[in-house]
Order: sequence, then structure tokens, then C-alpha cells
Amino acid sequence: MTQARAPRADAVRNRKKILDAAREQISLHGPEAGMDEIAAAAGVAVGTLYRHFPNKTDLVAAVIAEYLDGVAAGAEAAVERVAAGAPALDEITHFLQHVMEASAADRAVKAAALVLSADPADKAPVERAANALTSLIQTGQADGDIHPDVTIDDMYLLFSTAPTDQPASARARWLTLFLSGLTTHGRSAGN
Amino acid sequence: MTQARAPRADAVRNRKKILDAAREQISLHGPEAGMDEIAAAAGVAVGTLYRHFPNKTDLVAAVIAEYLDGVAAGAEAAVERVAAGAPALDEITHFLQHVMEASAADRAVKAAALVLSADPADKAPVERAANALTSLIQTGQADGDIHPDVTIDDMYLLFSTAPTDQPASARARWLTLFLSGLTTHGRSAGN
Amino acid sequence: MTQARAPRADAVRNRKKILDAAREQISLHGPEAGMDEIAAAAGVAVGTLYRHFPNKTDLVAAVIAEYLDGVAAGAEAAVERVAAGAPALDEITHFLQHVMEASAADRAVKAAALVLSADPADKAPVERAANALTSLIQTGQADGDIHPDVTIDDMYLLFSTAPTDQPASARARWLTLFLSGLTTHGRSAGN
Amino acid sequence: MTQARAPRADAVRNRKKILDAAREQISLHGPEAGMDEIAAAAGVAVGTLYRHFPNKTDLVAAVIAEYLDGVAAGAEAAVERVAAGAPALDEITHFLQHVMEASAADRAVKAAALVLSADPADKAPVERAANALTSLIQTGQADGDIHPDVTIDDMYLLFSTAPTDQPASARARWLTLFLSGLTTHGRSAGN
DNA sequence: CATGAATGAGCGTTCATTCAT
DNA sequence: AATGAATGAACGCTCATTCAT
Repeated sequence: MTQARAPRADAVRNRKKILDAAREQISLHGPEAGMDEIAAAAGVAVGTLYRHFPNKTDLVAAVIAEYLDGVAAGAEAAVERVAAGAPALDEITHFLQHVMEASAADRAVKAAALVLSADPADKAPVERAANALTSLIQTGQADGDIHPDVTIDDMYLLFSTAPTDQPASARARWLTLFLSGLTTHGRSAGN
Repeated sequence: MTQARAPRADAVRNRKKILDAAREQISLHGPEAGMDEIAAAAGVAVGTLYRHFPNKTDLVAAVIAEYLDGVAAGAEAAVERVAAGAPALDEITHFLQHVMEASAADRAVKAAALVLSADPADKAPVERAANALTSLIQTGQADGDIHPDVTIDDMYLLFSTAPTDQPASARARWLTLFLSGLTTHGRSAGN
Repeated sequence: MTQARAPRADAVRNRKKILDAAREQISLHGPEAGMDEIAAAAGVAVGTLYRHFPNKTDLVAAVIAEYLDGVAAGAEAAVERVAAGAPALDEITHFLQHVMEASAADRAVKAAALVLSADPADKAPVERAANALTSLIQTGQADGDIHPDVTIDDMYLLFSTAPTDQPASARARWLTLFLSGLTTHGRSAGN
Repeated sequence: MTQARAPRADAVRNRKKILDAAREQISLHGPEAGMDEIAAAAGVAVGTLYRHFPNKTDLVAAVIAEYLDGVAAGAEAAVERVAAGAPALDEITHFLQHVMEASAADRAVKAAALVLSADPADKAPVERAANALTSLIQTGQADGDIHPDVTIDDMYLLFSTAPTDQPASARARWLTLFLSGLTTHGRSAGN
């Protein structure tokens, strides 16, 4: 019974509304999206925004944390499918596509994080994703599909350099090129 | 031919001083370097700065144009070396390394460009670089070293996604991975 | 006789806790002590604080009233000691010293009162103190120790100008100088 | 020829306007007078105010410095009159009256200084006043009018405790009482 | 043409107060 | 009656830009 049993129903709702509005406004207007504008988009007053997030930096950190949560969930789902017999290389490929598209949607959030040097509020999702990815890589290497010198750091490199602010076709091409560096297969003339 | 060629001597000098100061201040303090600080670093008053560049955006665009000029020059030099018999793949590799290191030094300028969404003021250097790179690629393909589906767009992708704000070792690894997507050689276990 | 005498036990307790917390927080942090902080220090929610005191001004006024209560009690005790035979001039001197030291301890409260222009909520203690002081002055004048033109207003002047935010030595010197204006004795070279 | 020969004519005028407006607004509304309101009262934009005074604290410090300048000038004039034969005690009395009235006009400025803990920007006027007052005191003591234990610190005590926010009659009475502590004359029943 | 003083919209943040629960 | 989440006007301050000198 360690609940703080208060009627926090609306407070929770507000927190969600604020995070959604923050992601949206920052994506639309970049890091210079104003706190007032985010609050207005969320349908609350600034004071409420500040009750939930004492800083602009903290707000951005929370948006990032939410995003990382999705990444971690995706990675873990991939691991499970591999455990169920799916080929690791395919799962890695799909996971990377998934992350890339998610990053594209939140591209400006990354920029805001850089400008404000906001760290994710919670390190747990990062670790979860790292564990899952390590597992995928190892399986892929055991299958002989992934180059033996590939490490989790290559994944970070990939996440941090994906062309999130370019058209989907550019991202697809970029992933093709990058993957040929990760796999043992090289590229034939046709792909 | 309504060119003005009057005592532009100091005006040209001022323009140069301002561009240098802008690059330096933005590299030091990021996009939030103030116009007053740039002017002070250039040894002129703000008004003078605004006479040369009506906007902060325009100033950043000019800094980027200058940078692109260097890129174009590097690409053209590579073409000449290839014409003199150097292997195209090697020249491409070195050129990419060079651009990447230059970008890393000016990374804050790129960030400023994003925040202010500044386009280069002058398209000429971009074209010069494109011509030179196209030539290099074609030679590399004729040599059988570069994958036949590689285009100039892949180079843009490379420039725009280089991890300029990460350590040199990360950039080296990244280039290795990326290049294996451009070449016909794939990667052996050892590189 | 529409007095309410219901289970006010905890309400009274809360009122006391709030007043104590207010005095403490204002003494610690000056007039800019926040209502939230005072409420937290009192162990209640802001809403409760506002139930007891509709305003910050009213809260400060209540703190002052409490303080004045102490002053009145001191004055009345002095009157009783004079009635029992103590010399009025000595009692006045000691009383003034006492008030001055108490004011010094609560100096931030006085500052808050000024900033918020808060009057004491309850006039009764002021009157009690006035009556007692008038009695002391009259006795002192009858004794020939207090200058005949001295009035209760001189006491107010004294309270309101005591250097409460200066070291105790400054306060002592100040009282010496001031008292020589109230008494018939002047000052010899030695005091 | 160490002039900065620029046409600062209006800048100087603005500085004056800002100081006047600051004194006025702070006197009217206390320390919480807003920077925007002061700027508006001065007829300039906030930015201009901040060009002249980087802080609210600095602005208040400048107002105080101006006030201290007047005090110093008054003290020095008194010294000159004494040198010309005027009785030191009279001059001290008049000087104190003068300072007291000036303080009364600027009463809120003192409060603002306390709240913002602003020190005068320039220590020189304080020293000038101190020198002049010391001279007056010594002459008064040589004349046998001022009590031999009186020091400059007693003057500071007096300045800092004058009832500046009370009616002129209260200030007059207060000065009478206080002076009887400074002089060797005591008070007869008639004054 | 250069100067630098002036402008003022805008920012992130605070806090006394209100009100749904 | 108590709670604490929500409100929003106000604050001190910044900085790209304009314009009188």
C-alpha cells in the first residue's frame, strides 16, 4: 500500500498533456518554442507547467525520457522475436528503421536537448535498450551475419547520426549504406 | 555593368574581420553568441556589422558559404590529383576525412545554421563541390572501386550526418562503416 | 452571544503553528519568504494557511500583533514593579532595553510589515502598552526623573527608530543618547 | 585631453532622467517599483535603462550615491561656515535637520537599498561626509558644546535611525531628544 | 560610412491567490 | 475543514534590430 492515494487523476492527465504539447511545439518551432506557448498548447497555465517541470531543461529531459522508453520497448520486443526464432539481422534492421522514424518525428527534440544540454531524467530506459541491443548483436554475430567487431557503440553512432531531418527516402538510403558496414555481406550491385 | 569598385579596401577588410569573428564567437559560445559580442570581437560597432549583414541569419549563411568554399577547393584539388593519376577511391576517402574534421572544428556553426535555418548565401561553391565530387565518383566507378549506384546525394548524406560533435575516434569508426557502403569491397574482419 | 466554541482545538493549534512558522521563515529569509514555504514550515497546506489568514499582509499583521502582546505584557509587569516600589526611571530603562532586543530578534518582521504596509490586526495590545507606559512616565515625572514634556509619543518614536538591525553595542549607545533626552539628568562626561 | 569626445549629450540626459524617475518611483511605490515602470516614468525603454544600469541593484546603488553626494556637499558647506566663524553646534544641528529632511524625501530608497542590499557605487562621498563631520564634531568639542565622547559613529547612528517615514513634527521632536544626548547642555524644562 | 545609444517584444521564472476535490 | 494543483499577472533581464548623431 505505498500509494500516495490522492485524486491525482487530473494532475496525471495534465502531465501527459504537457509532455505531448512540448514534443509537438518543439518539433514545430525548434528549441526556441516558448514555455508559454507549450503551456497554451497543452491547455494549462504556465504555472501548472512549472509545477510539473521546474525547468525548461527538465521538461525537455522528460520528453527525451519518454522517447527513450519507446526505443527500449522496441529493442526488447525485437529480442523476444529473436528468442522465438526470428533472424537477428532482420530484427536489427527493423529496429533501426523504427528508431530512425521515431527520431525523425522528434527531430527537433534532439536539437533542443543539445542546446539545453538536457540529460534524460531517468537512465533506466537507456540501460534496457543497451541490454537488448547487445543481445541482438551477439546473436547476429553467432549467426555469422554481423561483423565481429560491431559493438553497441556502433548503434549509438547510428542513432546519433541518422538524418532525421531529411525525407524518408534519404533515411532509407542511409540505412542501406550504414548496414553494409555492420554486416558481413557487403553490397551486391542490386541493393 | 554597374559595378562599384570604389575605396572598398576597408569595407572588404571589415567584412573579413566580421566573418572571422563570427566563426570564432559561434564556435566558442554556440548559436547564442550575440551580435554585439561578434561585433566587439571584430573590432567594429554593431551598426557596421548590420551594414554588411542585414540579419544574424545572413551572417551565419555567409560563414557557411566561406566554409563551403574550402570544401569546394578541397574537392577540386582531389580531382586534379586524380587527373594526375592518383586513385579516385583514395582521394575520396581523404577528402571525406578532411571535410569531416573541418566540420568538427566548426560544429557550432552548423548548429547555428540549423537553429536559424540559414541557407548558404551563395550557391556557387556548392555547385563547384558537386561537380568535382561527381567527377571523383565516376572515376571511382570506372575503376571498379565505387559501387555503381553511388551518387552525389550519398555525399550530401555523408556530410550532413557526420558525428561532428563526437570524439575523433567516433568519426573515424563512422567513416569506416559508411565507406564500406560506398565501395565494392565490403569489410574484412580486420578493418 | 453568537460565539462559536466548537472543536476548534486543532484550528487553534494550526493557527499557532502557522504564526510560529511565519515568524521563523520571515526572520530567516526576510519579507520574501513565500506563503508556500511558510505553510510547509508549519506543516499545513497553503489552502489551510489562507483559511486562517486571507492575505500575506494579514498574516504579517498577526505576527506583529503577537509581538505587541509581549511588549504590552512587559510594560504591565514594569508598572506592577513600580507599584511595588521600584523606581520608574529604572523600569522604563529596562523596559526599553527589553523591547529593543526583542525588536532586534524580529527585525525582518518589521521589514516585512513595512513592505506590505501591514497594521497590527488587533489594537488591544497597543492600548494596554500605552496605558502602562503612560503610568510609568507619570510616575517618573512625579519622581522628578523624567522631563515634564515627555509623552507616550516619545516612546513610539523610540520604538520605531531603534537601530534593530545593528549590533547590540550600537543599540546600547543609541539608548544612552536617547535617554538623556528623556531624563532631567543630562549626561556627565562618564556615561 | 582624456575626454571620450563622443556626442554623449543625450545619453547623459537619459541617465539623469532615469535616476530621477527611479528615485521618484521607488519613493512612491517602494522597493517593488518595477524596472518597466521606472523606465516608463523616465520616458525611455527598458533596454535603455539596462544599458545605463545593468541591474536593479546597480540602479538603486546609483540613486543612493547621488543622495550621499548631497549629504557630503551639505557637510562640507557647514565646515566652511564654521571656518568663517559660525558656531559648530548650530551648524551640526542644521546639517542634521537637512539630512533628515533629505532622507525623508528618499525614505523608500533606503528601504530598497536594504532589500536589494545595494552598496553605494562610489565610496568617495561617504568619506567626504565623514571628514567634514569629524571636523565639525571636533570644533564643537573644542567649543565645549559637544560631549567629549561623541564620535562620527554617533552620526551614523543618527542617520540610520531618523524617523524618515513620519511627520516633520516627529522628526523635529526626535532631533531635539537626540541632540540632548550629544551636547553638554542637557535639556531645560522649556525645550 | 561608422558609431553606439535606444528600442521593445520576448523569455524563463516566481508567487500570491483561487478552487475543485 | 484541509488539501495541493491550477492560475496568470508580474518580474528582472536579454538581444536582434533600428536610427540619430
